[in-house]
Amino acid sequence: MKRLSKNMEKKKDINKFVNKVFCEDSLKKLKEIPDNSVDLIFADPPYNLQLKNELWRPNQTKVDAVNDEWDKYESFEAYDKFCEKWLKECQRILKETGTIWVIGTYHNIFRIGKIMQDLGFWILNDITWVKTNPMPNFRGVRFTNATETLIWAKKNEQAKGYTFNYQLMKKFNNGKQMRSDWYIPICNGKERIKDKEGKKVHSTQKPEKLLKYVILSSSKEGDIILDPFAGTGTTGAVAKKYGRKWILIEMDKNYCKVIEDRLNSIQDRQEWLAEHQKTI
Amino acid sequence: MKRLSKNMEKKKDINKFVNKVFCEDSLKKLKEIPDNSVDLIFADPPYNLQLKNELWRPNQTKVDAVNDEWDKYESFEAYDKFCEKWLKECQRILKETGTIWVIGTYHNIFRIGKIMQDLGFWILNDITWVKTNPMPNFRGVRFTNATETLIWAKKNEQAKGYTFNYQLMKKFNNGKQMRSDWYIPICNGKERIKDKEGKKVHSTQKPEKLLKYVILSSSKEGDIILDPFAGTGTTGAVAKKYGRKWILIEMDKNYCKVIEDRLNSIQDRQEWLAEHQKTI
DNA sequence: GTGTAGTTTGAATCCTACG
DNA sequence: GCGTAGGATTCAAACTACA
Repeated sequence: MKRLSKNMEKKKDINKFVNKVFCEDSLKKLKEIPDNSVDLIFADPPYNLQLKNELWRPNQTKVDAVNDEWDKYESFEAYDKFCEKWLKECQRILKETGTIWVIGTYHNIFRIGKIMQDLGFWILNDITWVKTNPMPNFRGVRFTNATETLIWAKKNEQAKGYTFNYQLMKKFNNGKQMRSDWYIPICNGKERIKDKEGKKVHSTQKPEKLLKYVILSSSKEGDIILDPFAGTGTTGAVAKKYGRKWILIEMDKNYCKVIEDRLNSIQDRQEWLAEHQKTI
Repeated sequence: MKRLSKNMEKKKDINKFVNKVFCEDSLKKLKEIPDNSVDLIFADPPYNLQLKNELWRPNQTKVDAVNDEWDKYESFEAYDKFCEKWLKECQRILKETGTIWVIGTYHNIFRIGKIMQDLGFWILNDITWVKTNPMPNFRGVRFTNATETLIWAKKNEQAKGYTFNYQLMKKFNNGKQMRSDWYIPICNGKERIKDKEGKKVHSTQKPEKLLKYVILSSSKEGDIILDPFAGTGTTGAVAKKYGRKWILIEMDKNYCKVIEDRLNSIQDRQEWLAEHQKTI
């Protein structure tokens, strides 16, 4: 029997991961994914300081005083290392024609952008998600924090052939070129996933419209989209709705259960199209 | 004769710098300024754009790109070192009650933000300057680059008593809490300073409205405002108009001449108030 | 002076395929 | 690797010219 070609092996390999949710450590799982195999990555990395004990501290020692300067620097350093690792894996698995999106706030986005540039990612845009309904600053000591930042980048400076659906985005913007400021409400109402007690499941669930813009602007139907910090699975949900394939990684078991239910409730794009055609 | 108190000495010292334009190397001059002596810093450092090719508009005309010597750095590393140095000095000379603003685009702002955090600056907000009339993306390969980012930070996490004129900013925003997204046109028209041939003097002159928001939100009348990369002196001009003191540093002699003329043409706040009262 | 049409320009990491 | 030809590509605001 003939040996499979390298290309076939790789193709087979990535297909093992496609349209699945992996309830595992993000970095560990990313390392299993073959080189140059995914078309789009959307990453909403954690920056909660509570995680620094378990996840980011390299020497496993206890971090005590939050106010301690040394500890703060050390925790920045640990966070940087963590981000460098997962971003490096993302760069490795990204196709030459692929692009990556990373979202964050001023707490972490500057560090992430700097690391991405240092790794050789080539920034295409920084997008400002302008929240139409942000939480006000109750004490009146700062400006209302009304934005989050997304960095859109290609694999490296030389990489050619990335997808940008210019005309489609133009349509979304009343026939005018889409700008880097996006006006989108925070996720609320029916879209916001709640548990039995009516409490929100995830503290920072991203609105589907945000992912719609991300996915429709920078991927084609059939493309493989990876989310290493899937949360409640908005990336997967929007990918499925628009006929993209998905690979979701999420460490938290509760979130993973939510993702499975959410994805199951979404009709496959092909079925939807078929049904839609019938009703015409 | 009695020796002047330390406080008096310092006060005398900083007064040597006040309401002056220094045509010198920024870092060198910053080092001469005493510790804890300025109330507000606005910095518009070189962006390190790294433009490589010419850009042509669809109508076959060439874009007049930023091609100034002062924007060229050999590497990210060289740029980082430069920024670390001037930011460190800024932190030293800032009062405990003072704050700093730094503006940039995705080319440099992530590196700057990361360095600021590492130095111990405490970020209060990231402000998005949304340009109402940005240059479009001519090739249709990216989103219109419609924003710049400002980082607003205090000296360190523990620093207390910074100025934030909440009620005034609220007035500017139709009675609602001012948000972190500011809608301001690019500097153009009469405000844009041109030379005898009608060519723009500075490639990146900032609009006065931007500085108005910065200065009125985070300083009091009589405060000392420093700009280490003064350019055409917008910071000084707005400071003078609103009764603040200024310290401007700008290496380029041509720019310095422009600044002197510009500041001389602006009436002193006290005179303006007196005259205004007379005419009532 | 007024209104309208045409021109200019702005911190930009701005293409792709084929020989 | 490089050079070249082909082909797709722009928004808002200020300014100028002219009726």
